Amino acid sequence: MTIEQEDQKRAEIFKTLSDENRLKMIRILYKSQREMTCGEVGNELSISKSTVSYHFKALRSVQLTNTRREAQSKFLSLNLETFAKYLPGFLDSL
Amino acid sequence: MTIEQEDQKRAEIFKTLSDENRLKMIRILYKSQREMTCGEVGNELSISKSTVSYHFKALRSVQLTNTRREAQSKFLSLNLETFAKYLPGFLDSL
DNA sequence: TCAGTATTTCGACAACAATAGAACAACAAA
DNA sequence: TTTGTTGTTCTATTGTTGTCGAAATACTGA
Repeated sequence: MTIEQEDQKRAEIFKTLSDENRLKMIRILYKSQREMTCGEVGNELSISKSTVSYHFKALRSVQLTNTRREAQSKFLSLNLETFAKYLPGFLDSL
Repeated sequence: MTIEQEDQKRAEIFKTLSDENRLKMIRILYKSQREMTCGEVGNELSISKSTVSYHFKALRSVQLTNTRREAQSKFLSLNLETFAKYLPGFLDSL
């Protein structure tokens, strides 16, 4: 991976983290120490479900979260490898 | 500082870091291990000087850099405290 | 198969961000 | 005082982002 590509990836990750609602989602997931459904996380934020889905897609697309389907629900969890690689120490600072 | 305010600050810093040109500026400053003038840093990027100035203002406004005037020039340096507080380990990952 | 629940996609819109060029301000050195 | 250098501000333009509601999709369970 060239430096250019690394910077592009880094910039994407920072962009994804530059929204307060997405930061809140990450904190909720981190503090809960378990998988949570989209609905569960969304209920703690005062935004519409389509907006929640939009943010989840953003987090997923830069590998900050993992998704696992079970029945109608989708379970979310943090992708700790990505945090470790690009943001060492960040989660603990939350 | 409330969690709300902390998140706002964090989001601002991440937004500032979510631009490839600003990431390059930070890397240039970090690798050089010294103060550099705006022009010096700007010369390494293929953007206009007004855009460079715009980015410098952005970095300054979230305390990621310090500025020191000397004659016509302004010297830039990284504000290591801010990096340490919000992005421990980030600079070394560059 | 049908009704119900969970999530995503679409279409629209307002707000914001990155960019360049021109004009401007601050200072230095002839 | 004039000229040159360095950096900032202004104006305009173009592209991107976050948001919602409505419609669509995916799946479950009766």
